[in-house]
Amino acid sequence: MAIKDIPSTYDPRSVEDRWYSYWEKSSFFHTEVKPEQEPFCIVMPPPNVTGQLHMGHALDITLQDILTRWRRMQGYNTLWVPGTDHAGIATQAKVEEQLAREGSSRYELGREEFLKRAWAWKVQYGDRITTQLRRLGASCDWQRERFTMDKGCSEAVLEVFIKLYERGLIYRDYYITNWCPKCQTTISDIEVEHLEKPGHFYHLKYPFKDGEGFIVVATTRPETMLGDTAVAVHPGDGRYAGAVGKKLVLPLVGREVPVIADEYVDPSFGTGAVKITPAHDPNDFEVGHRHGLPQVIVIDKEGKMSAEAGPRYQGLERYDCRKKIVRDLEAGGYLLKTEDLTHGVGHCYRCNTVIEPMLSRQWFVKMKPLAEQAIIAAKTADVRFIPERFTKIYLGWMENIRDWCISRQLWWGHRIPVWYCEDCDEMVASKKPVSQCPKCGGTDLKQDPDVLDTWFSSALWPFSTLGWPKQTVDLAYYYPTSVLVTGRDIIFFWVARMIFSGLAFMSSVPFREVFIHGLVLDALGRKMSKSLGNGVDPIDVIESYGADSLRFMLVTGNTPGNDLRFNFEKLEGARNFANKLWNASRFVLMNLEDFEPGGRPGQYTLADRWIISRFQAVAGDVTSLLEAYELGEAARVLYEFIWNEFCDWYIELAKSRLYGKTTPQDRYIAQYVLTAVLKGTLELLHPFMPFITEEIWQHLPGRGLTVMRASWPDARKELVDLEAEYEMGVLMEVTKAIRHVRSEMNVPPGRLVEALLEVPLDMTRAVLERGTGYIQGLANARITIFQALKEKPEQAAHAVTRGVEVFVPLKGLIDIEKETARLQKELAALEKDLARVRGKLNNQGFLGKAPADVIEKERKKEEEFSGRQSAVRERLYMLAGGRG
RNA sequence: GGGCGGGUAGUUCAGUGGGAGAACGUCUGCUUGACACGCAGAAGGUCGUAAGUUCAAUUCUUAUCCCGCCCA
Repeated sequence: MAIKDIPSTYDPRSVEDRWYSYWEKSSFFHTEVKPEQEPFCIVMPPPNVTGQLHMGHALDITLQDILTRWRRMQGYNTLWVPGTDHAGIATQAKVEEQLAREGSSRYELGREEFLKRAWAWKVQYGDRITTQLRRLGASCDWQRERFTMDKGCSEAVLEVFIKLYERGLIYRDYYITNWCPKCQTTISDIEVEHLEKPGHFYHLKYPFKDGEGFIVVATTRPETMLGDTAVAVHPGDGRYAGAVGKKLVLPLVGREVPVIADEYVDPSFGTGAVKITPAHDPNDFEVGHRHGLPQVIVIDKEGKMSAEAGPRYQGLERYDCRKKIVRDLEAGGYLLKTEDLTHGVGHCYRCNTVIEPMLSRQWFVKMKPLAEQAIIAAKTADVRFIPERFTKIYLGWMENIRDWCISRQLWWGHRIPVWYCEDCDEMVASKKPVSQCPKCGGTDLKQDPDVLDTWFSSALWPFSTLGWPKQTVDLAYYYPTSVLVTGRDIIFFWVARMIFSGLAFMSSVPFREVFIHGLVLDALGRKMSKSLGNGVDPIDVIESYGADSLRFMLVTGNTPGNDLRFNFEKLEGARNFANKLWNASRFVLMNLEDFEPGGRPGQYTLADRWIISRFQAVAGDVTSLLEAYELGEAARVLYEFIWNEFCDWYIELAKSRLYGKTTPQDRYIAQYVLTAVLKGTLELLHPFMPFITEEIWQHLPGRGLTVMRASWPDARKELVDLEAEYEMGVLMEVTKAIRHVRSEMNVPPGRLVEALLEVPLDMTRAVLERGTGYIQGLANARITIFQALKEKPEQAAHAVTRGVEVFVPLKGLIDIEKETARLQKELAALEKDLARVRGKLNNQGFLGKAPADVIEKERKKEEEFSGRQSAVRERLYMLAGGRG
């Protein structure tokens, strides 16, 4: 592209797809085991295969891509394994919706046909999410893409199930679990969301069987009384001491139930007497177990009342039944009172339906033995959470862990590899279909109809994707992986389960570090959700602002583990930054026509030494910030360097050397430094904004195949030049001071002004004499330097900084009153600063205990402030009519 | 009820035991040969409240209020 054709506004659309396909076609994301090289490996949290990208993914992927691109440039053998998750409940629900629209259902289709449909669905939508990941710029190794239900992952699931079964860590039992009447499956405890909902607290009268009197129980779910099998009180509760052991008659039902004593009851809550429904409440289930109570199931899988509920209620939907029960109780004189009560109600995290705790036979993983090692791993920092506070959250959960219900009443997923003999009830766990009962020899065997929790297969992801259960070279080389990057919302679901699975099957944690990020909220700080309709589609954003802008926006102004708000102002800021970089590069390229990159450039100017030195600091800072996972800070450092130093000062100073009258050597040096610093900066920025950096980098001299394989710029100590930084600091301050008075005095930008600088110190004066040209160019001023001004100009604006007094004579433009007011304000500020500094320096405690360098710093401040103070005072005196 | 996070400029957020920062917004002035998605300048904050530790606290400790999240 000819230079003049570079548009002055960066257009990401014409750039991004082109580079991504170039990278992918060139296999730049792909890597192989190289034993002599140090590995860096991340496994991607697999998005739902039939889902689409949301902002949470965009953040997650961006963070991983930054780490991946950075480590790759640093020379690690870097592997980022992508993949997708079969997402049992979500995918099945979608396929069922489709069937419903066709007037069919999975039952009508049958299991086999249904699975065919589900696979077809997966094929149809499976590449949508991966296409979207590509648009974000994810530099993962697509040649190793995996799916939780592919052959290898399924093999891993079988292996793990059988092993755990053999070790006695998987069992089948009747237990109370969380049933979702909409999804028609059990879900695990952590898949239940507890939401505070307004409800009622019904006080019910349960009469004694013999004799007079009654006990009052309070409940929020009166319909469950149909399944009550006891009333419990606290053993130490004097109010009910005589009642324990007696029988009550269940209203409306007529069943006799005992009064029992159990520690579980909180005597201070409600009436201190609790109705016990073992089949429909987890706590009651435990109580029932302790007391050998019968379990009466009164609600069925549809959420309707069962036959056990009695003919009057059978078939009623649970909430309709509640209304009817309340009416009936009231009519019978059993309802004493109704209070309003806000209480936590369990909801299905997938479909938001109210969960029905229900007794059923399910498969469980025995967690205690597995959790032990997982606890030790975190306590010994074998696996380290970033930020550290998430260790506590993880440990709190692991230490109070309950057995994991892993069976799901779904068809889409890994089917439980257990066969039951129809003849003798024998149960066989096997990787292969079982056709003959090993116990009785019978041939009538049926496989368990249920599938495993989706998280059962995700728990194996870090090693199943690397080839396990085969002992592959990938596994030996890349496992344990380097870091896991994921949202804080799935620490329990996924992170914890990967850790104990890794320890159980690989004898090692699956990753050394866990980098946790927060959630992406909307502009008002609310969670993005379908029901609120406040979600922002990352693909829409990419189309109008570009992936680089989206990535940059997601990563800046955010700290590890904290939530971040999405708003378009921030996005515009990121786009403007991309455009700024684009135009700075455009400027450089426009001036390179005659540039033949060659040998050492010769003598650097002060500005050259300064920007080169600053670049070393930036390279060092960005690297150490990335090492500390402070990605937002690293991005900020680059932003400020590019905008406030490279563009605002260095490019401005370079202009005269490129356009103006200068020697060819000087022009060459300016070109050389511009390209070198720009190139290095692009390399540092590449992990954050991969597309624009590649686009520009490819136009620069000395480019290679791709910036993504360029070597990471290291901070070179020998190029740090503190003297140049100091000198530039002085020149910049004086320039700013002149600009300030110009602006205050309303001098038109085009008008050249005089500036007289009084600089008593020889050293500082030398700096200014060398840098006169810089100031003149940048402040549009003609500079004269004096050691001591014999006569200070009266009609002049005044400023003082860094031991330099600046006078800008402006005959006729000076409003003495205005100038006096301005200086007085400055004086007041200086006096305040001085008072604070002197307060410290007069404090014996400070002098005695503060470190020497701090005291020295305060002394320096005192010197600077008092110098400026007397200069301003003197100036004020003069303006008031005194002579200088 | 327990735990965690947050409360800093008008807004959104960084940051720090020793002179309060950015972006956006606001105000002033600019068609300055890269960029108006820009340039130059400016205004704006008792760093939630109260105690404590310290020579020194916005930063550390404790209490407290408000907001959010997680768990029970």
